[in-house]
Amino acid sequence: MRYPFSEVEKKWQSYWEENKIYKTNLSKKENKLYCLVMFIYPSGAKLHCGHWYNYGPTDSWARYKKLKGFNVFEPIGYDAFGLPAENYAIKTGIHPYDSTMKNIEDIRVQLKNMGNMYDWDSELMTCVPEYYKWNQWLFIQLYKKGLAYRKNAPVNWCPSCQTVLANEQVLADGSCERCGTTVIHKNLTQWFFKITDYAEELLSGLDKINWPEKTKLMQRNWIGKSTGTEVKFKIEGHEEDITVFTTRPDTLFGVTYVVLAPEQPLVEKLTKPEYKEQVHAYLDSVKSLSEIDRTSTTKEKTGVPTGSYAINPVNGEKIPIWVADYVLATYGTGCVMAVPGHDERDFEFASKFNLPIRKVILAPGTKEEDPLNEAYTEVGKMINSGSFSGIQSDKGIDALSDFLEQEGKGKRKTNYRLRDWLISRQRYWGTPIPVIHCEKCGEVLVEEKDLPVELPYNVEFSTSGKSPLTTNKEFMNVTCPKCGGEAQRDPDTMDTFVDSSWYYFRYLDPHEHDRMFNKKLSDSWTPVDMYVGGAEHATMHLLYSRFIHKFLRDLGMAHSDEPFSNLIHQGTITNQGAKMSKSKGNVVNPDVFISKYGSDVFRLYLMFMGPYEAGGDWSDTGITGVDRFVQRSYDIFLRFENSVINNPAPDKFDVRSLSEEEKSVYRKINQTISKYDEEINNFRFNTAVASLMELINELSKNLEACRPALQSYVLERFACLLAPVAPHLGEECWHMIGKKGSVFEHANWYAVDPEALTVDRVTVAVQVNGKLRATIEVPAENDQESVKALAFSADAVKKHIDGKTVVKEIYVKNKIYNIVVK
RNA sequence: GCCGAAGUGGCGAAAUUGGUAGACGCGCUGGACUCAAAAUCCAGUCUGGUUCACCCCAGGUGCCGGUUCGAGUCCGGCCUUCGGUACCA
Repeated sequence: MRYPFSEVEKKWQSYWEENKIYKTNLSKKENKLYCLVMFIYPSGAKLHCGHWYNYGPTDSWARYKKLKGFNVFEPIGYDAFGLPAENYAIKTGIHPYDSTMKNIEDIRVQLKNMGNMYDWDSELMTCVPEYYKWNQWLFIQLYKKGLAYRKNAPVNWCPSCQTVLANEQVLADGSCERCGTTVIHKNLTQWFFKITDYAEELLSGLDKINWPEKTKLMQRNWIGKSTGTEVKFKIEGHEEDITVFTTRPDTLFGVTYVVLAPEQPLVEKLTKPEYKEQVHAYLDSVKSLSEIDRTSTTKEKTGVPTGSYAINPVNGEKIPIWVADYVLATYGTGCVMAVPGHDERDFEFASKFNLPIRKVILAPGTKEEDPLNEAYTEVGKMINSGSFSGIQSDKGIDALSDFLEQEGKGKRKTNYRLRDWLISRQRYWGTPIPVIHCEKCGEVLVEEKDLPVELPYNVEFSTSGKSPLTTNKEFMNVTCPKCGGEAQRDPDTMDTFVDSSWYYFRYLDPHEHDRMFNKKLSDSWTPVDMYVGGAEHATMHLLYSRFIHKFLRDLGMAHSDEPFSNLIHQGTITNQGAKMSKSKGNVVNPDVFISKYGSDVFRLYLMFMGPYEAGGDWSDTGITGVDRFVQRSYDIFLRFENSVINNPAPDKFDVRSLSEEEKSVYRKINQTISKYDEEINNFRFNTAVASLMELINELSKNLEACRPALQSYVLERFACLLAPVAPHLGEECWHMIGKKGSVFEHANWYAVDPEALTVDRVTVAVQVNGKLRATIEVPAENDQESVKALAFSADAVKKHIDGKTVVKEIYVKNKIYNIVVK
């Protein structure tokens, strides 16, 4: 009989929902396990295979933990604000609120068909005032602590569309994706969160969490701590100094020019009148270049002199000041001292513009008069460096730093590559910023009692250069909370990463009215025990949420230092080599597979495809394999359900009393539990499913020859192994053998009988010079001498050692016997 | 460019501390069952050579080199593909 997946899945889904099987008792914190997937971004109308790949296997892991006795909390929600809904509105005229709500409804239906054990009472979405009110509250707290501030920052500006573009909307050649016009950078006053205040702790905290090493490494590099020295260069004919940051003060005597980033405010002041035209033309030419292009080491260096000169603080030398786009305004001071002899980029630049290249570090084994054909960036003996000549350059770093500090010409400094978090968006579909601008009082916070600042429904999307919110006068025009005079709301909205940086707290009680979240619950349920989501979030979402978590801790609202104790990245499911996304039009809709094979088969297939953290290119060949597995499993239960119902299983069997077939089955079921346990626990679903396939192969062959009590022993265990990876089938099989209720209602995990796993004979590979020549069977208890005798007596081995001298023998117990001959 | 990964049969992959490369599955080939088909079951399936066949021999984990008794695994140098690069999330 065909396994009636459709009926079975519907039946159990209703049973789960009616009996609230997955409602987590949050007041009970013993054995708590908070299992979280990155919430859903409902920009497409439907979930695609990539979503399933994230949610299905993670749910199987959570179910496995539930069977093992954990009190599991597995919530789901929607990260509902963001750019795509707004672009969709511009294109179609459908309001973002309407399209988003419709999408969420459709997605909810799909999620219910997946049959995951979500606690639906905790469902949340970010685009409703009851949620985003707390983004505004958070903003206010950050502001009060001096961690929210405004400054100028560039945006992508399309001069033709008169609008701000996201990086994604700028094509590779720097043109606007809508009209093809070259996009330029334009400065706007924007809000920032001061994440850099937490840079040091964001770095050191990484040592305390169990995250993939690669993710921690990416965050370390992103934060980019470097210790060095700030050095002041006087400017000829100016009061002001140029301050540069360098990690190599030992090369100061080799500085032959100074470079300013094009955006550095000093550029305007230092450019001599006769150089203005050239410099302005240069600044215009770099306006449209991306940072990636500018810092590319393969791109030819460009730059212009300002006509001004700086004075090298260590030798008083007069050196030219240039402007070049390979220096970024966002790192350090936006000014660098150029040492062409010992920095690759400076070498290239100096070579091109005929600036002097001076050797001040001598590479070991070279002479002072040898020409420098490329920058030497390693340690060596300092030369041409005044009184510092002769010392090793790594010692020279400290020596020069000390000297500069004593002379008041420099100061040791720790720099971070990490930049403050720009949260302003000149868009509609996001959280309004709770600030009012008053001509008299300046920027004034909205009072907490007046929150939320509700996002108005009626705005115009296609406007010229202004945030859409400015088109709603009723929203914009307010009275100043301080002076009562006429004032205006801030027209921008917040980056959606603000929403996602604290949602895991909110799940615990998403309808809480008076607080951001319930502290009592969060103290017992956070940090999140297992967080599963894409590696593409390594440096942004996963860093922002760590920052906000630490900030909330400092407010006394959270008791832990880190939000996510354990982290796993599922791989990306690509289609035709590209990440699935609606904009690329390459999404694979899972619904067709669900209606053809059922949710369990689809989930099993995703798990079986390959290593969870690798992902892969989508292909449905092979789904029939797991479909067959499900059918064969069902068949086994159909065949033996009656003998199981009438024959209760003992806790264990005496191995010696079993027949050969029984022994084989008994061993296999115990081996499978042991292997499966280890694999699922570590998110290795593919090999866990493979172990079940091996089990079903064994059972098809030998279960019939087993006594009913052993059949019973095997099948109740098998049903529990099926339940996490194929929950509907697991429930059904559990029922077929006479069990009551849901298998997930109680801890249901069986201990392994260690007796069943012991073997008395093992196979040892015999190698000659590392090449396999024979295999021999030996007792598991053996010594080298007894194995040696057998190894040397094998014909294939004799053939390869005859007439040669044995020089070495290596025995790795119960694995390899290697004979080395000459 | 920079940061982080990955590359193994016809295909998805396995091999957890360096120890028998290819578990499990797809596909394919042959067979059984059937009037026939589907479904199911059984057997075979890394490549080349030799052989009726079993065996046996040689080669083989992106490329080049190294360490080791032994390398898919460790080291150095490349190539290709993917993720991120601060306004997609």
